[in-house]
Amino acid sequence: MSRPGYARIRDAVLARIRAREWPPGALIPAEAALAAEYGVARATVNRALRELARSGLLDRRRRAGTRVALNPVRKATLSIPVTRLEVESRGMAYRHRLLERTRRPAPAPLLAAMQLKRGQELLHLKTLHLADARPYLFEDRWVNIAAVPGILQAPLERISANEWLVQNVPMSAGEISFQATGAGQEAAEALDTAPGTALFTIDRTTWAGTAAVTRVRLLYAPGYRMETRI
Amino acid sequence: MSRPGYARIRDAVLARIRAREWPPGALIPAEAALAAEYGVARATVNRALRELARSGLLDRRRRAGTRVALNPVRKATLSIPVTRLEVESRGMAYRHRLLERTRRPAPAPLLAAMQLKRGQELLHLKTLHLADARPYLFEDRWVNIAAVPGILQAPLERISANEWLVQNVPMSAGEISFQATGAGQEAAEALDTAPGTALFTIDRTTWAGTAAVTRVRLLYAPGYRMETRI
DNA sequence: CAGTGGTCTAGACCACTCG
DNA sequence: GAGTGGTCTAGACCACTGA
Repeated sequence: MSRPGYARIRDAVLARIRAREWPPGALIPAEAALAAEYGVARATVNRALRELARSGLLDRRRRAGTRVALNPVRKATLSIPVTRLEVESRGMAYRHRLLERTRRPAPAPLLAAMQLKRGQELLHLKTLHLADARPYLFEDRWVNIAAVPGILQAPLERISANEWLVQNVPMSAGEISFQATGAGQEAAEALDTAPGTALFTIDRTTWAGTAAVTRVRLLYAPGYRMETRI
Repeated sequence: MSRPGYARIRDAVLARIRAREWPPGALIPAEAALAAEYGVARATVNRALRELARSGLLDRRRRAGTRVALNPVRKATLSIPVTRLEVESRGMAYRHRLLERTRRPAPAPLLAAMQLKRGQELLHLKTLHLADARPYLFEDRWVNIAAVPGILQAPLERISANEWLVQNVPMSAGEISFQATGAGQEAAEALDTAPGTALFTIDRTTWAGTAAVTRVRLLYAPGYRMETRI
């Protein structure tokens, strides 16, 4: 029932901002003043304000103090789980089918995108993920063999490349983008839909140092929604 | 140049996980042990591990200790700025056009979705956002007048409802979902594209207490990408 | 019940930057 | 120069939970 003290301070400050006691752009009291007011240590106030600043509601600068953000940027945190767990958490049975597994030199368009040397070998994988035996996600992936040689021994019929990489190259940095695309011929067939159907699409490139580990395009079956709370 | 101590500890732990000194599922040393090893206070280690846990790489439980996550969940943080600033930050000129502004009782489908009483009045707004005079985003929004009566006086031709609400109802809680939809007749016309074109779509409901403040559907022009780093 | 993480405190020094 | 937030410390108590 009882919440931590920093949460109490955080919510109290949030309430005062919502009540416009401190309107957008206003300077709020210094940490020391708030600590005295609420009868807590300055570190507790610091943690509360740090969380509000991270969520975009406050702008903090040394010496300049803490201001209510003029244009609060909403930050949504998306959890991107392994596809198998995502499917299973929706109460459906997961399977996947490895449609293609080819070892080949990097094609020209990927050289720049993945910062590869000419002729560097990649593993090209096409995987269909199924939920309750129905198409859920079509995955087109390139893996840099030099960066993760272990991928060649991975039993990709049993564990998807998605899952294998997450477990073997954890928390690497990368870029991710979301968009809507019309289904091409191949994706339409794999996902059992008509060409041109709107598909939710994720492109992701994952890096280890200066060369990319993997680049993948995920095409979700029609009706897929990615949800979160803000 | 010099990074904070907690960042040093955090990166050191991350490196040891990547090096598989602590493989997925392994128990890592207790905070006190790491504090002694690195010669810092326990609070510093706590902050480092807390950040890694929040990013999904560690599972922490009292008494049970800290384990390397078996299935690290990638968390992507999306910044969702006000549309005007998003457009301007891409170096384009922003304008918006209010296409419709109607005050009417809540239609049936919204009663449940927004937790409204029968007959409650909403403001229905349709807005086209333009970047360099080209369609950028078509917005279909419902605003709960009872929750934000000020919206009736807002100069929505000058400041978009999007921006007005962010500045006047900051940091409210809400749900947000992303999907791909095919353009309907109205959206296709507004966005100057063909019906059926794949559109990146955001649905958002924002709450203040038990009743919704606003519910909006955003349809982005073809080619829109939402990007972030993970 | 004992060991872990969760939180808090009082105090300190430092980095930054506004006036 | 001075006031702010950023960080760190040493110590403490507590809540939770596995053995």
